[in-house]
Amino acid sequence: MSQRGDTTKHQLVDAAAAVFTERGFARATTREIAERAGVSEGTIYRHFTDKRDLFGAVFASRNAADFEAITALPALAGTKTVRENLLFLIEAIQDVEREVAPLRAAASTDADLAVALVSARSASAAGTAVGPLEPLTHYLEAEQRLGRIRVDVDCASAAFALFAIPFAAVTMNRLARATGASADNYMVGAVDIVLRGILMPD
Amino acid sequence: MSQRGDTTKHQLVDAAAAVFTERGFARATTREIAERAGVSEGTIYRHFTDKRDLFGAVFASRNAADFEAITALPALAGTKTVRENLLFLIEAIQDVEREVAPLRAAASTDADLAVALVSARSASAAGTAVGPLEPLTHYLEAEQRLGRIRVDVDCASAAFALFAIPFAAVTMNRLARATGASADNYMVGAVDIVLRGILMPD
Amino acid sequence: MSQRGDTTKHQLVDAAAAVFTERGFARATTREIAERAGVSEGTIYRHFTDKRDLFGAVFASRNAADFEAITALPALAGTKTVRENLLFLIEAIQDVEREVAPLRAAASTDADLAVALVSARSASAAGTAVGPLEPLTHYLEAEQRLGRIRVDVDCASAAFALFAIPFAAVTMNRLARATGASADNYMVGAVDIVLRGILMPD
Amino acid sequence: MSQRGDTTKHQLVDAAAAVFTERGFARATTREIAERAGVSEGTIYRHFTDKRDLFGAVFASRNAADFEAITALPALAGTKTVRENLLFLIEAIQDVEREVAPLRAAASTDADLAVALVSARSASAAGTAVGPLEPLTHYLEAEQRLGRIRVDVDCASAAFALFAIPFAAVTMNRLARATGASADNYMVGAVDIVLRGILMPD
DNA sequence: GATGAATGAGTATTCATTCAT
DNA sequence: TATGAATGAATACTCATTCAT
Repeated sequence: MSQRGDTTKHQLVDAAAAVFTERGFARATTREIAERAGVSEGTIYRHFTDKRDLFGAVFASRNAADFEAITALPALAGTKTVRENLLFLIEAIQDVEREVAPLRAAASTDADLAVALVSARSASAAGTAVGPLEPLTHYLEAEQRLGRIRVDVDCASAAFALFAIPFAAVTMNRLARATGASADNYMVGAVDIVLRGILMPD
Repeated sequence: MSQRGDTTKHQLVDAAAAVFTERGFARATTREIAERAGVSEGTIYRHFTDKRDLFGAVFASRNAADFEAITALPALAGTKTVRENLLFLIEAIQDVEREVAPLRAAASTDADLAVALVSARSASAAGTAVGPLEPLTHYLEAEQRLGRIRVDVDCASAAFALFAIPFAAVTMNRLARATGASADNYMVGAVDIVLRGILMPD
Repeated sequence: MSQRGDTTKHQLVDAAAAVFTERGFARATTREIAERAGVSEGTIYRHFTDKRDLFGAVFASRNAADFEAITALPALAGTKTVRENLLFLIEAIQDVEREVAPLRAAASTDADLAVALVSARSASAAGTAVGPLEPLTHYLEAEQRLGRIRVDVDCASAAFALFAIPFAAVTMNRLARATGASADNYMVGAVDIVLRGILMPD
Repeated sequence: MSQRGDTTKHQLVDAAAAVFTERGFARATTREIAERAGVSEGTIYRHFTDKRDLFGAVFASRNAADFEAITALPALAGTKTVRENLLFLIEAIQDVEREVAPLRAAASTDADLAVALVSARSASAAGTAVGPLEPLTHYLEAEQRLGRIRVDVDCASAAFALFAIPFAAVTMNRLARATGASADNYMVGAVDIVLRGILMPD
């Protein structure tokens, strides 16, 4: 693929990401995507077989870029404090979710879109939104072996309790645009409560 | 409205709930809704001003029925054990979410739909999906006063940590249809970890 | 027909006349007509076979009432002055036209509506909008025999020239709502010019 | 716009003019217009924002072409005979009216359509159907200055009397399709009567 | 590669008309 | 007679996709 085509493809993916996020899959029009990318509608079909294919490309690109921080986590075991590491992670998950959640919601509209997501997952290194759970579990297990987490803690469950916090926060904040409430105030407090349940007592 | 009209309206709301859940708002067609309700398309517009109005009715009806269990929670303070009460609650939230989450996702497609949701919220006693947080916080505060929860716990944060668990689980399980993973195995474990962080030590 | 039915029918015709005049035939809805008449939609079909039939009834009722003045004209020959009689007539034609023109425009939308009009014409004493021409011609011929109009005047042509004045004025004034111009200022002047062309020289 | 698009637009305007004339605005369907233009329905919306916009284009195109003859009239003052000039003009007005009158009737159906007409008027050089009055008045005044029309004639009223003739004739002939009567026989006679009222006596 | 005009299947909504009550 | 819920055909408009240039 030529340099120019590569750039066009990139512009299309970026434009599409914005439109899918704003409008969802069904209400995103190829016209608006093309306009924002500064190309004609026909050009979309030179780079992607159809709208779903374009969505898959968007989804893969967003996942690929963002999960890096998350997958790198297990290597941090033993450094800094567990609390510092987890708070950093929770931020990272939240960042990813903020981008991916709207796309996931967009996809939930269209059953056939699952196909695009699955192929996107295999294309990206980490996986779907469920992905963070695994590296997080591995990290906790590593800390457990290092003696910084109680031995009687089920690390998979703990990972889930932790992961649920930023996950829920993002969805809640998206709704908050309408309701006015925000979950940000409670996130750190919630993490600390989980920490008290899993850390070695002082 | 006559008996006859009342029944028809009910059938329409039920049919619409199913179609909105399956297809999202944008891809739900009035044709399919009417077909499933066993009436003609035109009949929809005798009972609702437009598709959005119908969606609002669906949303309100689903919320109204289900939030009862959740809002009744604070009264349980002091009865049974805290763990039993919370596990019961977590089930209830999960039940509500299973119905409401797809509708919420459906709504996220259409910015103007927030209007329908807001009016639906004021119509129902309890509130939107963000609603459970408040009664849950009240319950924990009551238990704190009764001495069953540590005094140094921030009940709002604890409520958030608990609420996040079924909330995340439902979304995750919806995706799991495609990925195969399920969050059900970790839910109780996750709740127990939070509990260890907030309960009075034995 | 019972007293009550007669009243209902009347209310329907009056309501329909208003709605047809405001909206034209195609955009007049049976719902609005029924609402204004204070009855249910179904009731319309108890008194008229369909919407066109109702339009025909409206058209006939408006024509019947108003053409009386016009048809009585020939009898005035020899009384007062020709100018007075004609100015009176021109007013009368304008009054009729103001009511009938919108209905005629409404009808021009629907080819099949001609049927309704024709049957309406035979029902009413006078005839359609073209009607005034004949009595006007007869009046002028009578005045001609009486020596108040030149012998070399073709009365049919003169009738047409006179009739055209209020006829055009009404249509022009209807458009004037949008344009702001009014034809009223020129009507009497126009009649006088025609009069100078047909009256016996002093 | 490309050559191809230009042609299509033209075909659409022509087809729409025919359908609007036949059926009026409300009963003209986009389907029929597209069919007659030999394009698909969707194509309409590439060239016009909606049905009203298309109507405006039709109205403007019909007015623009035809008013040329009428606006050129004042320049004829002093040439030929007044009678020849006016008979020529009356023909021209009738030609314009034959095309515009049905569109005007079509528009009277839809209040919002006045907007389209007004913008169409400003687009065309001369103005709406009320337009001919002004150039006609100017012509008569010029002839008056040249001594071919009596000094005591009010030219605006005379213009109105003359204009009313073809104006009424067109509407009458449209109805005549149903009634069988025609106004054509009386037009020249009517003009001559007005002429006798305004010309200098021999 | 890129364009944008054209397509045509699809969708929400309207409305005259029917009919059980 | 009157009602008003139900009908279903009709209609303006949208939008992903194709294809000649």
